[in-house]
Amino acid sequence: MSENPDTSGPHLWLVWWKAYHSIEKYDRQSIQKLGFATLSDFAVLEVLLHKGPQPVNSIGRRVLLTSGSITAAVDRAEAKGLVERRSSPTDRRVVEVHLTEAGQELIERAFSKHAEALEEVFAEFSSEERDTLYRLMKSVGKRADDLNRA
Amino acid sequence: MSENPDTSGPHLWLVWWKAYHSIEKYDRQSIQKLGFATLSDFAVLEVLLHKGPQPVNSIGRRVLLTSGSITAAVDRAEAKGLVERRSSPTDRRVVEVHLTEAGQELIERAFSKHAEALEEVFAEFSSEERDTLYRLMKSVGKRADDLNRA
DNA sequence: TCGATTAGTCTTGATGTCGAGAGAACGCCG
DNA sequence: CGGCGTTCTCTCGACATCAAGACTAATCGA
Repeated sequence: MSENPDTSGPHLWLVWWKAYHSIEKYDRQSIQKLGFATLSDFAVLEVLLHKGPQPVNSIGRRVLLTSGSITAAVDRAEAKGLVERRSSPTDRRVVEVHLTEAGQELIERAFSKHAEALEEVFAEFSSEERDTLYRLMKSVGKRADDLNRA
Repeated sequence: MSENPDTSGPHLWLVWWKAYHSIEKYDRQSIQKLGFATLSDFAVLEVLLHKGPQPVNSIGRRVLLTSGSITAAVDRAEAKGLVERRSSPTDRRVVEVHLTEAGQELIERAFSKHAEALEEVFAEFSSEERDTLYRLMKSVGKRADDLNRA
């Protein structure tokens, strides 16, 4: 048993990747139990809940989906009566996506349950550990963004 | 400016998710520069390089793809002459996927370049920080796996 | 004011992956 | 030795996403 694990770039990324997928699986299951077919459908509603009515592209940037995908997701949500499209009063090119009352109610309840589930994942960590993890991940994320821009 | 960031479960997961996608984008670009169409194609060859010849399902478990996806990826690699299928001598159900010499040479060179690229992402971290990040991520991953099994 | 550029949305076609199921082979147990 | 559940691969249909292009509207410069 070596005390020092392999912390090379590729291996750190592997661990990151593996844990990510484990959490994501848990995440997806939690969301499906709440009645959503796909992660994107939940994500769109959540953005609308926390950030207010948004144009299509703006939602897409936040959840890392293209406008085409958002169009489809909004179509699905609209078919269920959870959101509605309203053309912006100030810019007629943009379509603002609004939560309906039903949608608002649904996503509020779902998000709170989902938040509890996610809390479970990190439940064993002290607040120091949370802070450290947060700081390190944030830093790596920024670094990767910089590299992507370069 | 608060000194303590929001380290709730949902927010930690959000940071994890965002940084993951930043790295993944960088990862994908690096791999595409090396001439691979998709991440899966690279991943399959990499598994074969580091773990030796493998049956289809075994590859799939390692890279988190279903057997159907691996079949397709192996088809692509086989068409390029990078791998070949050999039926197992001991179990006639299984098809062992082997690297060809061309494939071996290609993935060795590609992996080493790719490893350098990934090293860049974590280049700013001290070895203590690497260890910490490694330990925390590993722990969360295990926790999520446990929750998935439960 | 007019023309060109930019921004925003939607449509369409392609693609990689998944999920379920079929078919073959294995191995255990009675 | 014979049956039965299991394991393995592949096929096929469905699907969410993406990428590129079309179309409309706004903006900015001349």
